[in-house]
Amino acid sequence: MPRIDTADDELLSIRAAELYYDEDKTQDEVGAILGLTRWKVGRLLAAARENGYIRIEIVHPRARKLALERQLRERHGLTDAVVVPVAGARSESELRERVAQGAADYLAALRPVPRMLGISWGRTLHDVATLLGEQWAVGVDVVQVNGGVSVNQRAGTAAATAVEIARKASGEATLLPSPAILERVETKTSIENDRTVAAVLDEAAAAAAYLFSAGPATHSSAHIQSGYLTTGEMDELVRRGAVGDVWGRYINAEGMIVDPALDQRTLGLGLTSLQHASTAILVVSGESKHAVTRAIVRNGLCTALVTDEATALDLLTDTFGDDPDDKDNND
Amino acid sequence: MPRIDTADDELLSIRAAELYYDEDKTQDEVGAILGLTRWKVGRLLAAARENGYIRIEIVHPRARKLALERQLRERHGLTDAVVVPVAGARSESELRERVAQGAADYLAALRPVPRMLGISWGRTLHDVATLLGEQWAVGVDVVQVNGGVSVNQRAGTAAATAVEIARKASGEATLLPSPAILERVETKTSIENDRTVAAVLDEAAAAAAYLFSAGPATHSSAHIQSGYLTTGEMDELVRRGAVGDVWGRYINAEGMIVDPALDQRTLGLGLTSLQHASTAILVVSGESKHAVTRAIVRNGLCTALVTDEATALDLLTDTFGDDPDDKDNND
DNA sequence: GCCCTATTTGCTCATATGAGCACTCAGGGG
DNA sequence: CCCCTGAGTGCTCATATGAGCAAATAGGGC
Repeated sequence: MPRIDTADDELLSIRAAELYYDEDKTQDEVGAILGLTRWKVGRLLAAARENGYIRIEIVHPRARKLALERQLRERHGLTDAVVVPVAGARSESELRERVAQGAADYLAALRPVPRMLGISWGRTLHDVATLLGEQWAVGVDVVQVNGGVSVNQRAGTAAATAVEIARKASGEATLLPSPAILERVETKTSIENDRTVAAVLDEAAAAAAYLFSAGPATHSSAHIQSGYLTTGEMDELVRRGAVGDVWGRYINAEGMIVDPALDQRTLGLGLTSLQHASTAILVVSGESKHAVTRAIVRNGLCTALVTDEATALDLLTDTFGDDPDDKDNND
Repeated sequence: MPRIDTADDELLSIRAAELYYDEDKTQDEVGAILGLTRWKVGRLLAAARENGYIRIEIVHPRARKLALERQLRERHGLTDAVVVPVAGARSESELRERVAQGAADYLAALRPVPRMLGISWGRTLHDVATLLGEQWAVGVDVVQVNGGVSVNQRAGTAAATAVEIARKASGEATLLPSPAILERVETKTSIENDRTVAAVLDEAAAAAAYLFSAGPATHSSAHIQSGYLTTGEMDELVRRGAVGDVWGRYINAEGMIVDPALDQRTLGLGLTSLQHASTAILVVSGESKHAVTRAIVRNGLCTALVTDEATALDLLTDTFGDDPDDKDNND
């Protein structure tokens, strides 16, 4: 192969990088090949890295994007963030599993270990329950914070999620025996005031930590599939600015309840519990949930976030949501 | 951020890699964070690399794929190969320019410098001419090896290519004043025997090196655009096994002339000149030319290849084209 | 033409890293 | 029950690398 002897340092730095990184040569050897001293080679390589020509990627489903995590913590005031890569994920569900795995790892490593964990339900949380290791903790009790699915074939999933998380931590699961959304406010109020239900809600309100996901305001919402909402009602919610739901409560981009009447018929803890929680872990993945994630994170409805790279980037790229005089975002 | 303390070494190696490669920590620091000795960290990183979890990529339009180049040389007996990355190329023409740049760099670095360079014509070679630096060599004469385009608005491109390459090397350009394909054999023979034309062909046959591209056997061929062939004739060539043309001569996958009668009407050097050349540099890019490239490379019609990553991979992935008892192809 | 300055180059030295080796320890067979 | 084996661990030492500094060099103003 003919030697390349260009005066151009940039090109030379690429040639050096090829030999150093791709061919595993030492800087000395690279120097011998290109006719340079080994110090010059070192400087060329430094320049190549400086210019961003060298990309090092960790390809593993359980890899994390620490730089994005740091930016999320700094720019959105989060206590913790876990960001998993999208590269190589072939489907939405594969991505969801990666995120769920990240959440399971995070939960198992969470200190102090919460005595009581409040959880919602959904496919994401169900995955988290499945992926949690046996004995991920010892003596963690679990309580549901909102009404469960009970109308269609997915009935039981909500309960199973809570039970499995508790079982794997040798703790007790407390279920909330109620629909998610009632047809009439009166029904909701009377259930809420029922002694057993009220006791569960009291327990939930006292939880040391919350683990929850969010739903999109689209026709694929679990609330529509479960029959709690019609597609028409969903369209109306969207028209009024809804971006998604948290604990069954539909919010707009400002994190405010979109439809107070509907919210009155929704059973479970209110969002103020989330706002005041010392540990509120949001687990969310997929493009359809970018908007609702933004609403949650930007309005302080979570203290920790477990998500995918694309969602993290979405949170970081929009400018108008941050303080204009915020810190610079280059790491 | 909570510490992760898994027994699983694989996961641990990913955590270590994140801190070492993404966060620029030393192995010592990584060890302190993960609660490991620095030797353990070194071993975990080695394992991560071993397992292919660390991908290092050089992102630059002029970067080269040395590993692929080596495999091409070894498996196809080439003297030289230049492979440029496709990553980041947004169009066929951008890719063609990258390859042309690679060819220009290669040509400028070629030793010994050929006294006489035989060239064909086409968009790719025109790009090479444009991208060659002024004074890329001194005293290199250029000669056309096959009849030029002269029918449509691209008239003059072929001549311009030769002239520019020669000018930038302070050499003379010798043009072949003739159409590429004649209607009747008799016309072709008489032109060929014309004193001036014969002299050019003699010069071309004596060239120290050839620089050429190839065309696909499709309706987008330059021969159709220039009016030398009709789409019907092309379809017939394809039916008879044509994969593309070299110097205006259509060949099949075995590198044989598809239509001897047509070939008789094609003016310029024959492919035997290419076969016996000590330096024959093929410059080719794009998916439409994979088949013809394969035919050329597998049948010894070039000694050096300048191409893109995708074409190189195409040449390397088909199994039945190589000696079954060839060397192993892991690098 | 000369000198002054800014940049580049070659070096010394401290540090980071990988190879190789001795040691430990768990588990299984005699 | 004890020894034996083999994986895994911690270490020593040689090598590779980056920081910092002095010498050289280029370029520009006077």
